[in-house]
Amino acid sequence: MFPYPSGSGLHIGHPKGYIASDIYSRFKRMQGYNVLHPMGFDSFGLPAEQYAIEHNIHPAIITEENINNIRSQLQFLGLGYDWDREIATSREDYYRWTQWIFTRLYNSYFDEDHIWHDANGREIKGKALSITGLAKSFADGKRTYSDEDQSILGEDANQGWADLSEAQRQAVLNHYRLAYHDEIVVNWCPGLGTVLANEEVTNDGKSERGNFPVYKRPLKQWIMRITSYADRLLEDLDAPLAQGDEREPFTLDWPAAIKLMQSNWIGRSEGAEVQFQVLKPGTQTIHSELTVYTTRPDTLFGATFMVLAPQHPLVTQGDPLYNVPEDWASDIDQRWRGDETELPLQSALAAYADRAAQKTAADREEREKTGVFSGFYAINPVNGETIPVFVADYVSMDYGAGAIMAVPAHDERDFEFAEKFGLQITEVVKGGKEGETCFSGEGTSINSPQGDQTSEFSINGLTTAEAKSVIINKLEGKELGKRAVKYKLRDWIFSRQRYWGEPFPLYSHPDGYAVAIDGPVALPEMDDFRPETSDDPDRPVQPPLHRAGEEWRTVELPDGAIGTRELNVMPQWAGSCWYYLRFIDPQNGQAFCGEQAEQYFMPVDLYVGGAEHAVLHLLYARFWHKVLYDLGHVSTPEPFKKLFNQGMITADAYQDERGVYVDIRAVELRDGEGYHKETGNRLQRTAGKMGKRYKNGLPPEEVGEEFGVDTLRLYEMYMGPLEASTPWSMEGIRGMQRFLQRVWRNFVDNDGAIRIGGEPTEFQIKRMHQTNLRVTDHIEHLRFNTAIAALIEWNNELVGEDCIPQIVAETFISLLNPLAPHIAEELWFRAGWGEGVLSHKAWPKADKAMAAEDVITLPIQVNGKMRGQIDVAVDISEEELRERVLNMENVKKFIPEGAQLRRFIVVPGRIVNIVVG
RNA sequence: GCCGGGGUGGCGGAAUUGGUAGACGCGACGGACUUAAAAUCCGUUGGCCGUAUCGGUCGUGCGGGUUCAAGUCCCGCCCUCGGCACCA
Repeated sequence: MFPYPSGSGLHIGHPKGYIASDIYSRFKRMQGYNVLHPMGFDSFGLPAEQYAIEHNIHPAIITEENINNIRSQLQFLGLGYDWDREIATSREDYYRWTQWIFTRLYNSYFDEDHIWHDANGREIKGKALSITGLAKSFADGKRTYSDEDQSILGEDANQGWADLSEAQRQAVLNHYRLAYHDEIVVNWCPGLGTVLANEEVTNDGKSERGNFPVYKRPLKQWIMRITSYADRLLEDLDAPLAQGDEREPFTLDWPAAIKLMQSNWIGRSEGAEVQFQVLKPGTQTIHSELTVYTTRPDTLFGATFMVLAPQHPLVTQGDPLYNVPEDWASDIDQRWRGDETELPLQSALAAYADRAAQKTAADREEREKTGVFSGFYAINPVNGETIPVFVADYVSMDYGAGAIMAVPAHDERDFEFAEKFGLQITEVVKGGKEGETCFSGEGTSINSPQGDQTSEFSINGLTTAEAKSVIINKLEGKELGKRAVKYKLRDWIFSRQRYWGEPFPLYSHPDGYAVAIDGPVALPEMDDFRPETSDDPDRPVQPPLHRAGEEWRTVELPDGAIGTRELNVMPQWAGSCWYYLRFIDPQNGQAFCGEQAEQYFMPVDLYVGGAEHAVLHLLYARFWHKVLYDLGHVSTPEPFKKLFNQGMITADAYQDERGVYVDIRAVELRDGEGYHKETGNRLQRTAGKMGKRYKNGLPPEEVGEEFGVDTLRLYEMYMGPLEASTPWSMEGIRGMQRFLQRVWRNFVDNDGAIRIGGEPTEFQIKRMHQTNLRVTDHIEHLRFNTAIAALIEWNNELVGEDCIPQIVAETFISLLNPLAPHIAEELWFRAGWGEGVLSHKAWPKADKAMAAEDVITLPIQVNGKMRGQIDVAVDISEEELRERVLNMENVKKFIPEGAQLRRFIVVPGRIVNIVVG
């Protein structure tokens, strides 16, 4: 997953996933695969723009600066990307294709009745088809207007397609398009001057960025009809996925937890829609019909009241359906008046709806049931009983029908409400534990009418599953209800009122409909790119692009009318929905991606990134990919074959007595407690994310320069399982540095030459034991040596001899399963290099006994740094050793002209330690 | 509340998926070298007990169970991290 180019650059927590994919891609390359391992930048969007505003530099400039900075950080880390393929979502040659894909979506609709088969013979329900085809079938009379079409057309619904105005036709088509225009209630943040997605709003109703208040407000927005794909997005998480006739089908190899999160997010549920008749107050005549959705139609006999959402049209003043009696009936239970006991019915409902709208997420968390009687009664369709209709905010307008049938005996929420408002509780399912007041599980149906009272809906004795099915069939037979499937997934609001994003390739016709154009729309250069922010939630919305100048904003349309440009821009997600495709063919000026190249590389074999994108990015990208697949632009139904979520690197943060975060570099550790290096004060420690605002992240360069980049890379891989979050430790990294120094001494001789291949020397075997390689026998050693030789040979060819330590380090990761089993599994076993080469249990320790004639190798340290090694007989005299060592090229090199030899120490059998100065 | 992942030494974490628990690293302690320190190298390092270079015993959040054998499987709790959250 590519990063967004933040102004503060990368810290040591960021590269974990990049290092992992780098190692893996190098390894696959060594095995002869043609590996595409690219990198780019998600450079449009709010973070980059806010940074630009704060630093008062134009985003077009600051974004490229930040990209340069991060690119050099990545290069410093020795990450082997193909930089010729670098992309950035904010560059015109990239986002013109984002716009192009948008236009595909705009010009398509989802035909849910279209049944087709993929190359694997799997039946798929629903497909994106061309909107012109839809218009044609209206024109040809092959398709008639749906109920919704008719309500859009109103009085003209009896007119043929040809007799409709263009605006009317477009209004009908808009309501089919995968990218459509509609007025909906959004999270409006005047402080940022933009609409925000739900997940960009915090629990207490503030914006995640900047902490400004967020208001609900109806706005006309571009919306993606992702809900059309709900079923396919769900199914394909586990289905065998065809990729043409010639290649094997694949299934998604994703963490189960992520699949589950996606599945929960889509939130499919099966049940029934049931119609209840609502009575005219004070009479027995039918006033209107109320549809509810339930997953438990088997509990209909226990439905003793109904609940409407506070925004339900039946109780919303000004709505055509509004129909609330003016005042309370005299015999009403006082509890039913809710908290507005003094107000007449209509005002009480309005007051309740107002208060419900003001509630924050924190208020809702209290879950105290509140509500007001609506004045209406309804008739339960299965037993004809008259039941009261309430308004309560535990029912929300945006799910199902915004109304429910309440079954207090078998639903916890309904039960609480019934208790508080004194409503009847009728048990209709048996199976709960003794004494359980509200059983919501499955069991056996009871208490359907019997004997003289018996009803055709009676389901006594049936299991829940049987009862559901029987009731639904009967309801369908009498046209009182029907089987229905609902999703929690909402359509995706796609407009942002900002400057730094992809402009829409759309114009608005003066007659009030949108016109799409093929061809790029460049983001206009504007000195003043700031959004119009305010404290006033009701101020008219003016995206910055309205200041872009007449020339940009208007154009003559094909019919001669003057169109005005769409002034919103796309959200940050847009660019990241398809970037993996552009990596395949980044310089293509004719298409978003060449067809052959696409077929060669897709699907993405391994996609490494953080779990924070578990739902949104991955769901949006899958959605776009499926549309492109339906339209024949890509060859696979899913973009990412294997997904891996690397864990975070966490770090302790320290706060002083004022609660201000103290830079990690100014913290001194003593006995596990943090103290300020300068003031000496003890600091408050909290564990958590590494980040700029906690001042506990270090730039990779700082660590890399001190310990070596190999050490940094290897340490990050060594910290724990790649998928786990583990804390950074400045002490821990030392161990890895020592380990690499031992490795280095083992393979690089006195004069910097590499000693590999052939028979291992006794020294090497010994050294391997010491470096904890602990290779058990000769054969294994040879295999190891061959691997090293191949690695170095390959490495020299590609990047020159300078990178040897890095490649050695990587080899070690793949070899040392006891050190990094997670990596070993990926790199070693999967590579087919053989299994069980290194046993991970109880290797013999190095043999310490040595004969007098044994040759040993002594490492040589000059002023604390390892500078080479020397092979000597165990019984060499100190004098002779001293002479030989001081005459070594590698040692002389590090003794400055005229420097005095301060110390020459030999630790017998271990090391030569020289101090000069 | 619901769903999912976890609880193993002073710390990060291993344990071939039911087969010698504590690999590897950090830290700590002891030793070599040094006037000294740093660095390096060597050794020890779960608790308790003993007749102490060896032996016993207890030990993987808590309580039960299955098994020749349980960190691993089953049942019931507790804690913690992540996701969703009145979704009918």
